Amino acid sequence: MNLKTVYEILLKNFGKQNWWPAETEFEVIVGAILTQQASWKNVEKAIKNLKENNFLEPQTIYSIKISQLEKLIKPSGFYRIKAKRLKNFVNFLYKKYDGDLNKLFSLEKDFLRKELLSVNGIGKETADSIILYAANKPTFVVDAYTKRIFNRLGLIKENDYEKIKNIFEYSLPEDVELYKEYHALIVELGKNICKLKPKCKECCLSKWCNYANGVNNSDKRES
DNA sequence: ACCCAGGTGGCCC
DNA sequence: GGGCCACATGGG
Repeated sequence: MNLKTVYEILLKNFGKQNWWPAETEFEVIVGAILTQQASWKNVEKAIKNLKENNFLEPQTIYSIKISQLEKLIKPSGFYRIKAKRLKNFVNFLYKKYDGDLNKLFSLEKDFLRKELLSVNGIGKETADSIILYAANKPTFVVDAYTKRIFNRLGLIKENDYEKIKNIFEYSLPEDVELYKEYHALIVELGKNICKLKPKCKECCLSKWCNYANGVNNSDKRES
């Protein structure tokens, strides 16, 4: 059992996810910030508010009053700090890259990551999500699900973000589409199959472990 | 009335 | 380096 095998099992059972659900690169970035510790359903409402008012571009977020931005993104939760974070990003984009995402994304991957991490409100997962899903460069996104699921599967013992990211990148071919799909599948597993609450440890996880080991994969009739 | 969600930064030691 | 805390809405 290795990380590539787990990917194939997930893909077979959940199907292709085709992430990130967004129409533009900038929408990916906004979504990545808004989804911090929030359910995607709530983020969708916030994005819809921005879209309906034609605020879903760097220029308009740059110009909008913070109080109005807060109002529009309210459903996503932590709306005051997230409004600041969106502002922080576009301020950074205008100050250093003429407000041009193409200029930012033309940076070499590691330097791009460093630049994104310098923005207050963009941490490792958000930065990697932007690099992978908006800039289309191969970087593996690690989230809370990744840590919990793969620790419990016994496939990793680390808890440090960078270490886990390195394990995935080392174990898999460097492939943007693979990285995109794998992270999406992990989230799908985390959201819909195993709630991963402590009391859920037995039922959900042992079931999936068996599943992952091929012990019991005859009960899927889909696809 | 709890618990949680596709995290992050600030502060403390 | 790690442990704790605030940040806030909507759904189960």
